[in-house]
Amino acid sequence: MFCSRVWSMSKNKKSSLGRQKIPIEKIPKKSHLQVTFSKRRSGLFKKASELCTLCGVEIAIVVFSPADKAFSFGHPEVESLIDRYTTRNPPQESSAHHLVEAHRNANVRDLNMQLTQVFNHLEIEKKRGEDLDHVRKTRQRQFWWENPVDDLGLDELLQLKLSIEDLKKNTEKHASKFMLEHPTNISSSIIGPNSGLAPFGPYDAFHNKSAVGINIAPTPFHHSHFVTFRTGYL
Amino acid sequence: MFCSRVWSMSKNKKSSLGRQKIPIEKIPKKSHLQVTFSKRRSGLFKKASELCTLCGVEIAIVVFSPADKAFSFGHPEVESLIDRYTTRNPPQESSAHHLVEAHRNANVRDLNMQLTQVFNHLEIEKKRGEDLDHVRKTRQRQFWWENPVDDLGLDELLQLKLSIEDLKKNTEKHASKFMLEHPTNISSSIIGPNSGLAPFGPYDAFHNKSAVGINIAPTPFHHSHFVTFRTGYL
DNA sequence: CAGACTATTATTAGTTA
DNA sequence: TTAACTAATAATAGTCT
Repeated sequence: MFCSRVWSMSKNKKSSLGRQKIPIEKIPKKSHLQVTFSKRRSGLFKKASELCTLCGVEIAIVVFSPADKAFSFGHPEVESLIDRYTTRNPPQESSAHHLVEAHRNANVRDLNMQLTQVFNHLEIEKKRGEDLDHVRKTRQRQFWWENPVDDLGLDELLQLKLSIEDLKKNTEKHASKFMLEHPTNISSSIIGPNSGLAPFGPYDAFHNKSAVGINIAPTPFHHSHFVTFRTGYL
Repeated sequence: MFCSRVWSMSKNKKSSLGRQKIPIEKIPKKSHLQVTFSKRRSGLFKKASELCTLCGVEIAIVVFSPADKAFSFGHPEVESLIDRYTTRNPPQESSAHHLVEAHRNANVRDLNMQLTQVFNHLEIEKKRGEDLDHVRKTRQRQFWWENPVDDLGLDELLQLKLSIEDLKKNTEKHASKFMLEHPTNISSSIIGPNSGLAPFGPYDAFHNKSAVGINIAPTPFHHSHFVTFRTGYL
């Protein structure tokens, strides 16, 4: 110790100037700043821990480094202390926290709006569904004669017969009128006998429960056809 | 200054022993502890502020005194720093805050669940509506002959006429068969002439575009009736 | 209580390794 | 990077106002 000091002295070169006073302002040199940050940060935490032990108090410290990295000291725990602090100081919401809150609330508002809209849409669709259903049911009630003829009662069959007869008459009348108004060769060729119209195909409406009407298969339409008779209430 | 020092010296009584080393352990004497707490607390905050200035970092300190009073240091603000810290360390939620969070999240979850359920319900209703709509449209396409007779073309009218004739025949056949199988006085009274059945009422199907069918008003049913004729594609 | 003082200890800037 | 060293500065225990 003595020797080294003598050696140091003999070289006329102090090994260190020792601690120099520095102004309390931002350190410009990055590497230097980094060192100072490390040293003083640990010093700060040491002071804090000493204070904790000496006075039996609870301390939480959070430091965000220049590189935005978080260092924390906490006795007993940073979280619980922060909790205690924030619950005691609830009104002071600021900046970031406020933004987060606003964002979250916005999300909740969004969800609520979506929910409302979807609910409305649902109501509309439901209404529509009910309407269509109602129409369908009404038709079923109103147009009972749409069911297979087998299902019709005597009264209904009678009614049907009369309707058919009347309709036949009027259809013929209408057809004649139409012919008179549109006298073309095409029409005559179709209307005339053996005009290519096949007779009605086989049908099974009277004995086939599943059929809705009378199945006929006329050739001119290149399709099989249904004919159903309906009588409904006004 | 000189005088005081001399005076002090002259009294042969050092005014102070100067700083004494103390063990880092809880200070037993309360008044003493209180003083140390104040001094060291301010010292800690001073160190923190120096660190802030020197290194351009952000620091938050919260201290709970032995009397559970909160002292805080923050640059720039305690709240925002705490926010930054907690949002970056989300998993460690505790006590009151945790409960609040849980409650809020539960609400959001609830909303989401409701939304999902309502969406599903909507889909179902929509599907149902579309199905019913489709049925309706299909009927319209398939049973074009449900339209007013005026709208039918010549081919269609011809088809209709044939269908009617055929149906009439078969209806009569069926009615006879039914009568033979169910020979009751009621039947005969209804079937016979002047059985109370009024003739078909006036109808306007051939000239009334808005009418869907042929409007007849037979008395036995105490209702007006529709009869429509349909021929559809299979 | 809070400040001032002082003697001492603690911290740390600058350096070296 | 981190650590050790040194000398200077900073903090503070005990004391007094």
